[in-house]
Amino acid sequence: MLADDQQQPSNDPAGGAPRRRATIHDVAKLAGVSRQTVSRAVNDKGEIDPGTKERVLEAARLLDYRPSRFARGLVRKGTVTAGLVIPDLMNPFFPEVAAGVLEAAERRGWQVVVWDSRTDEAREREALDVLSHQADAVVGYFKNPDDVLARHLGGVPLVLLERGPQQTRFAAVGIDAAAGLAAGLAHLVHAGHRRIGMLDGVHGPAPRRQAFLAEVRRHGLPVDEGWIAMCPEHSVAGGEEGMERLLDTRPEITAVFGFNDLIAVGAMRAARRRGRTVPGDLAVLGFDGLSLGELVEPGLTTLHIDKRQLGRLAVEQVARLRAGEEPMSGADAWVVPELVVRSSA
Amino acid sequence: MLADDQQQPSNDPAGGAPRRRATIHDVAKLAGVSRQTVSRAVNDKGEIDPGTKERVLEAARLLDYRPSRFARGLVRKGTVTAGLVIPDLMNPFFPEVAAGVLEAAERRGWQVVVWDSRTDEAREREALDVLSHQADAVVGYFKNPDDVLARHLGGVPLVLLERGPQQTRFAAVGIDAAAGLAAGLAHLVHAGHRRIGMLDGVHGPAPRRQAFLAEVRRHGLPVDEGWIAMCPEHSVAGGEEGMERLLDTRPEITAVFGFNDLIAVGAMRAARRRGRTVPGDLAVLGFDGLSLGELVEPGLTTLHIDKRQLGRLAVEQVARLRAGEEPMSGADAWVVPELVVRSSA
DNA sequence: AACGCTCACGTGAACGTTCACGGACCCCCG
DNA sequence: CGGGGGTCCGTGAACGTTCACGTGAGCGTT
Repeated sequence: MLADDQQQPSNDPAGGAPRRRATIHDVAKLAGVSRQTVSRAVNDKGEIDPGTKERVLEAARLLDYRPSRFARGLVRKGTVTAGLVIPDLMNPFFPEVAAGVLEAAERRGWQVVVWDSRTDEAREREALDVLSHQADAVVGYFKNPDDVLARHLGGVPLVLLERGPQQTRFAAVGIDAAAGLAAGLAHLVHAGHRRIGMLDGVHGPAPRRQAFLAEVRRHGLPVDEGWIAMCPEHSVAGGEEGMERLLDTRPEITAVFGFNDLIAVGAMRAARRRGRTVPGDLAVLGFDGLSLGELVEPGLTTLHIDKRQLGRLAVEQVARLRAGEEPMSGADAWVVPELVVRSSA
Repeated sequence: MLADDQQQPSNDPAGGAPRRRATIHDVAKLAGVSRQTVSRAVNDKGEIDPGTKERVLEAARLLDYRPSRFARGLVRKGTVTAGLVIPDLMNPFFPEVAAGVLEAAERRGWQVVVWDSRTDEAREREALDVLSHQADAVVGYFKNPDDVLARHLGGVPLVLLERGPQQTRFAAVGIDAAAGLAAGLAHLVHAGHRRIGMLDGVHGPAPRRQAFLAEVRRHGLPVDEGWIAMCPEHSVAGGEEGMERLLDTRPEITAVFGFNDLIAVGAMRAARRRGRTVPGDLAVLGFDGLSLGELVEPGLTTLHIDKRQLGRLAVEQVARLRAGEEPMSGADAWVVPELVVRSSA
């Protein structure tokens, strides 16, 4: 029984054939039964004599037989595979989103194949080229514009993460940056800050920057391009580097909003290295709510978002698309950040 | 061209049939050509008139046709899918291993379906039940014993992460805990510590505990079960909680080794909360080398391991298994930790 | 005019399963 | 002895592609 033939790489006892995978036919022949009986044995359905079943199973083991998932999938419908494209696994934000996707997918009996695009547009396209053939739907983060995505998608449904619905013709789930920054800026302003900079992470009029600018103006604070430094890196190092520049161009700032928590942490470190205390000389506000934020000194005040929920929502969007329903839009597809006040601001 | 029919959920213009997916036949019929011509068009091979190609593509678009990956996989060999089972996506350690797996898999043209077992043995088995049908090989972390794994594996090759080769009959890649702890303990002893505790993460004689005990004894230091506290949680909170207990039972310790960096960080926090300074009153040594360790205050001295490399190695093991070669063993399949000295010890 | 070549396209077969049948056999009961 | 019912097993067909051919039209060459 339960032979310890595991991991023995070689079947092929005669040392002959060039190693073709055994099929159900081979097993049937060896066991002296029909395909159907083999099928009954390996899928243990009823209608089979325990004796023959054992014989068949033994034969299968001997030949190292494993049913072809393709042949099986062809006749049995219902195996759903979703593709997930993640830009940066080193940023703790994304694994948590992925966890939400995985959780929701598993609950539906779907499987998820994951691609790491490393925020590279070419790699995004490669991922899509593969997934468009192998997946029934794709969800992920993409920098490529809609039409490029569509071209590499070949008709598979796509759910965009992080983009507001109005900015894309695809289904999407996103973050209500406006609501988040309203709360965040209110907090800073209430604490007396009037010269607030930003460490942005993406070029152009992206939601977080837009929301930041809107809130800054709403409070009547001074602002122009000089108050915003770019951090292409989206990491602690990137944040440090951006903060250095920001302190050079606008040394008068008393508070800074980071595109994400990693950048915000970097900002704190750079500021302290330049002799500024946090939050005394400089208040720092993050965005994401990584658990890292409460480990760091001082604790990072941040706009916490429910990343797992984001992932779950994305899967639900996929489900709607597949069912032919209208995808959620507006508030239903948005997760709103919650201000978590710690020591940094 | 490039119609903006994307994301339009409905084909089925007559409002009739109960939504069967269009096949290559349907497209052929609509375009008035044969299957083969459709195939030529969608895979853009040669031997087709540009005019008919356009007609076929248009028909395909109309019917929302996408080739069945099963039918295709059945006839075209060569699509390899690996399963990856991860215990805890919230621990930054594992995403980094996953990144290595993804990287190596992509380089080989494989795809990876990921499962989150949440360190639950039942969920591990569920993952295997699915992956044994859908994947050509599995790599991952498992708590289940070998025979259980084999039973749920149904013959698919398995590569174990984190287990030393001698402890399993499967192929494996792992960490040379002995070498790591030799360096780590030497560092602590050199700094004058003689009463060293451990915050362990797994029950029983696991490699890290064994290596710890061996080194402690080699240096002639006192030790017994009381010097080791369990942290079932493998998180910062788990480390805090374990440290509390350890300080209760062995208040005389001057240094502590944490099963991983998360636990070690928890230990630092708990110790400081109890009024001990780090590293003054208590030195803390971690294991993993998370980037989080340099963000925390004081910086965590730790045994850094190349997690990406670990993932890459695992994929290479899979490749060997599939090729019928002997898997690597011993040093080739081990990654050895490197002591990174920061402030905590 | 016969030949050959290229181009565009179609035809059976194969890939490896499962599903819906149908048939053989045995046992028991009237 | 005839049937009724159960258990076990086998036989086409179907799933949706691609591959290896085959075919006919068109065109140029000798």
